[in-house]
Amino acid sequence: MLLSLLDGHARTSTELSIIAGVTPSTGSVHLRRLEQDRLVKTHRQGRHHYYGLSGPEAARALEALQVVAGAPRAGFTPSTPGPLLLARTCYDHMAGRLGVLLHDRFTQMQWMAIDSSGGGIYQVTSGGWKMLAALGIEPESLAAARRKLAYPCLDWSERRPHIGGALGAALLQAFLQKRWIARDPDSRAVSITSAGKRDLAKKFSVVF
Amino acid sequence: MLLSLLDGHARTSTELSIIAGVTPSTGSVHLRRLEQDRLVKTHRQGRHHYYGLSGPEAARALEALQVVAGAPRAGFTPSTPGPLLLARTCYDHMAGRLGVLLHDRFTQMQWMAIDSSGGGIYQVTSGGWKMLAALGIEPESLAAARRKLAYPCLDWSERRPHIGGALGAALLQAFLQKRWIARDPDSRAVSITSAGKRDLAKKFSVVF
DNA sequence: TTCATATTTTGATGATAATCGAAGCGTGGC
DNA sequence: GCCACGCTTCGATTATCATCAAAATATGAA
Repeated sequence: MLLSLLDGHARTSTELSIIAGVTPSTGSVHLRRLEQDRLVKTHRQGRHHYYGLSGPEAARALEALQVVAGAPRAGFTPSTPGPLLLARTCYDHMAGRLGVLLHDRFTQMQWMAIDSSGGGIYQVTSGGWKMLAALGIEPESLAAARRKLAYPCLDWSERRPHIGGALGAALLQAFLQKRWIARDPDSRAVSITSAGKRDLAKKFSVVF
Repeated sequence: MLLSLLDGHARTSTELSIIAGVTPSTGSVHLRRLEQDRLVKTHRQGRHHYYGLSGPEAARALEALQVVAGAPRAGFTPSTPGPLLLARTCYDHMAGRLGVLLHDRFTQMQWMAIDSSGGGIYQVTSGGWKMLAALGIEPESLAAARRKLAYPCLDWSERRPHIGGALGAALLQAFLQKRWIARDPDSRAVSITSAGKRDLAKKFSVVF
């Protein structure tokens, strides 16, 4: 249930029960417990009860657990890259190979830099804002969000950080809106469109 | 058991059983399971079996879980700072208020900077090496270790990163050797000596 | 109002896991 | 060679947990 919620979509109690392979009554018990322990938040809309991760801390703990859970035996190289490894969502931003490459490009081009006051957060540079404006992302919209602007979020498959926070979320939305990427309706996987391949290579030197 | 191992010290099976409040036979079963799932590593020395965390991934997952587990209810400010909050060890490096302030100072003074190739690791600058040399830490000794040089490690009490990796471990050793800090034998807590208070203020502008 | 749908609660059952004492197995000391 | 010690394995007991069907609750639709 929790892993399925990592994509940022809230789901109803019955949906999550089906995903977990249990009856709704069983699922309901589990979700109540998860809510008590502040791992999920519920949002009631009519007769539907939507469950979503409580916040980035929960998402981070899950990803950290996946790192230890999925660690291959020593000296064993990983399997063939599936669509999930190429690009997927993590909570509300991009992860996988695409997410990590974007993170690298952003730091390499000095579009963002680690905040000198500590806290492990990134600040966007003036050059970065210029580039973001070209994508239709304005400083105001990011500053309005009551959350960290950007921070490195550890990627469980790449084992390297991708961009989390308000910036990461805005980039995901922008990419979706430009139809560079498309969500898989049934999973966290994200596919890169042909337009996406073309423009990502041009703007970010990211080739797929 | 796992939390007690976060200080980086390996412990014997019976020690861990006592900590957990169970008989050695019960503890042994748990430790075997933890070993199977690659959360702990064992090191056999004669008739003593020492158990320690398997690596930084396990430590990171534990700290991430503590963040969600210990998250106070919304709008509630934390309790009085105990010795653990002031300074403690995390795996094999310093954490708590001291660890976080050091991290801030290192980035602020540009003694280390985020590696532009990505990976969320820090590189030590030439100015940083000069400062480290004054502490008796040489580049060779850090490069020899087969581990990441330095990376931001999330602190569960401060919720901000401190310095992990080979650099973090070397700093802890150097501070201990200079008797700036002293280990509490029974916990992860670390106390700051009067000499430490004086020299830390002088060298790092860190006042306690 | 009445019915259908989504969800939770309750209560009973069965599966699973934790626990401990006793016994077995290495290792070090004498 | 013998014993003491630390640790693990085994077997049996007990507690706990997950699970589901049925009933209850709540919402929306007809």
